[in-house]
Amino acid sequence: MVTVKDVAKAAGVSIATVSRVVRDEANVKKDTKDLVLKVIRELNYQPNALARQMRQQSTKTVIVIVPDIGNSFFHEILFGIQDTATKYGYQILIANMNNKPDVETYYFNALLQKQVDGVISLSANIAKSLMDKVANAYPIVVACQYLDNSDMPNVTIDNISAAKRIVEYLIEQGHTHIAHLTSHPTALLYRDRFNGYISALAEHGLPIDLELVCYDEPSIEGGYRQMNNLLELGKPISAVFAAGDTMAIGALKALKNAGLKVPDDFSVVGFDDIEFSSIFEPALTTIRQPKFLIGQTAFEKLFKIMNGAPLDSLKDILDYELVIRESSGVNRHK
Amino acid sequence: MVTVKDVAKAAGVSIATVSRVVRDEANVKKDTKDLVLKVIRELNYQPNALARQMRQQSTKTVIVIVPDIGNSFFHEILFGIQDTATKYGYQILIANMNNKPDVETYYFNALLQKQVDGVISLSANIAKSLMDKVANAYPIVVACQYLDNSDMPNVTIDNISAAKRIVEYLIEQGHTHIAHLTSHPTALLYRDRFNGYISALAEHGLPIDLELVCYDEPSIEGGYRQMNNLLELGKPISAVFAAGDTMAIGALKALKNAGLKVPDDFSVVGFDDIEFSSIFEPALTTIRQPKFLIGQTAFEKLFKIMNGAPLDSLKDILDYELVIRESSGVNRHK
DNA sequence: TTGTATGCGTTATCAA
DNA sequence: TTGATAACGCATACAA
Repeated sequence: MVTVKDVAKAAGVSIATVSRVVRDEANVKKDTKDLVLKVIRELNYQPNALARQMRQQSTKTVIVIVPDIGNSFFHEILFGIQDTATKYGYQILIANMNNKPDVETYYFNALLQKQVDGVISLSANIAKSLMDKVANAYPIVVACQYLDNSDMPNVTIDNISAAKRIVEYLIEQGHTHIAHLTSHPTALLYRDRFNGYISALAEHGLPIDLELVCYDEPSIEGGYRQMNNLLELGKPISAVFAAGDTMAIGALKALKNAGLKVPDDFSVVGFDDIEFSSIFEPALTTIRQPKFLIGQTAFEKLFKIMNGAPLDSLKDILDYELVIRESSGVNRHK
Repeated sequence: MVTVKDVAKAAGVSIATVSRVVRDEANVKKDTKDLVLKVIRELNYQPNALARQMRQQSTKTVIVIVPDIGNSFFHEILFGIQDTATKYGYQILIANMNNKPDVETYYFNALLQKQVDGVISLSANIAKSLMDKVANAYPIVVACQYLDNSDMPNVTIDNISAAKRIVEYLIEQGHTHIAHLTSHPTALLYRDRFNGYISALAEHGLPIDLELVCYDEPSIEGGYRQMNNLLELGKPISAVFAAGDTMAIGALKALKNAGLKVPDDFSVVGFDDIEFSSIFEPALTTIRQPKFLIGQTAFEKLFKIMNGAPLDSLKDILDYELVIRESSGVNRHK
């Protein structure tokens, strides 16, 4: 391995001078600089990033904890983060937890061990105690997810309001018996969407039937299973609001399987606007989260924290959008 | 930041002893060990991974260059890599190139700068000169993709044979006029699949019409566009072989749009077996690459190279599988 | 079983 | 404008 020492010797200068040239510092004579650059090229010298990082106590690297990289919802967020990080000369390290909390803990240690300068977590499943320990001492931003009573920097949309909005849209279409497919109520995220659902019904004087609220894994299979359960209830439902697009697609499959036509017989709406949702047939009506922007905002926020700059606000609430496609329509069975 | 020094002072031992305890080395008295561990807990000491890596000249980290993290084809491969890497105590750093070659170059530098111990590239778009430079001096494995005349360690399936197999399946179903949707012929991958297509036709004495071979981006849009072009040709085609599942799904959409029924009027087959292919309706007939196994094998191979162990073979050719679903069937229009 | 001392490759301080 | 040298935090050869 060729080091500053080798370059210095070959160029007949000190290692300090080599270092200055490498870092493109001022105060170095043109001739010297040219000579050193020539030698660097000749020897094919590459600065050892590890040594530099160790000396500077900074890696210019940020770890992004992704709950499940197989979920396309996270891709665009990742793009947004990466886009902004690159702009500031940072690398991102993608840590895929594969939905296992212990893995998350493992990656948090990378931070404690100074391998990264900051963390963006797209998950909030981690033990609260560890989270607090980390948050107090290290730069961290939580995006998409969030915890109860937490004062951690955060970037999300207003899930309550968005859920309420899309359920109100169904109500506007004449639906009065609307079911809700959702997931682990331990996640505040799902409780918020549930609350939005409830308050939309309540404000429009519609009856609330908790038997129409079904819980399962946030997956196609989960949505499929619960939609079938719903159908077996034999109640006069005409629409369903799924708290995630994957569950909504599962519901769509169950309905097709049962011989029901969407949106003629039944309306289905989701949440998130993942890539599949516009490709699947029928294309899904859903709430679009500004994923790229969430990523950008999260990095910008983290960057400020890492550099000790003041934050305009601890929590950023971004705008969502109701995207109406083919899976929903007016209730024709009133 | 608390370091070995702090721990040593607090425990009244030398830093060497602390280091021994941290690394769980033998030759340290039980009492001393317990004491040191107690102090470590009390001070909440975390070894600085950067310093350790620098000292050992090894990061226990492998970079995986992914052409496009938004393409679900790569997820399972990533899982396979991660699974095996974790088993050996390695971290993986996912570098998303976003289909930009310059980004790939950028990440290769991480290797040259000793930030990672090895590279798994799922892409082969990089400049051949850089690739060679890297391959000669550093541990690297290329998976899924490959270059002409290259003697780099490699893990793939036999694309020629797989393409031939799925086209032969179409021929068995009575199809005689089979089109081919493919992408950039600069990629050896696509040329191989094209060759498989040609040789299946040739061996069964079927006419070869190069007008039925269409090139476009390997995306849903690309498949959609080219399927429409094909339809406009007005030729008696009854089946199409797309060199990738995304293009196949685009073709499916174009056919539906044209009022054609799949598989009654038309058969469509793809390649790769991405997640969406089994969810889309009609579910896609395709070639399944053993993605998880490719990932595992690639890491195992890299691990051997990193440790100077001999390789059983330079190139591993894994088995593929023909997966028959709903998008293909017998030719009823003969 | 433990401690001392050196070096990993770089950056940065200070002096020249 | 340049050079000598001291850190950064750890692992390890060698000595005790």
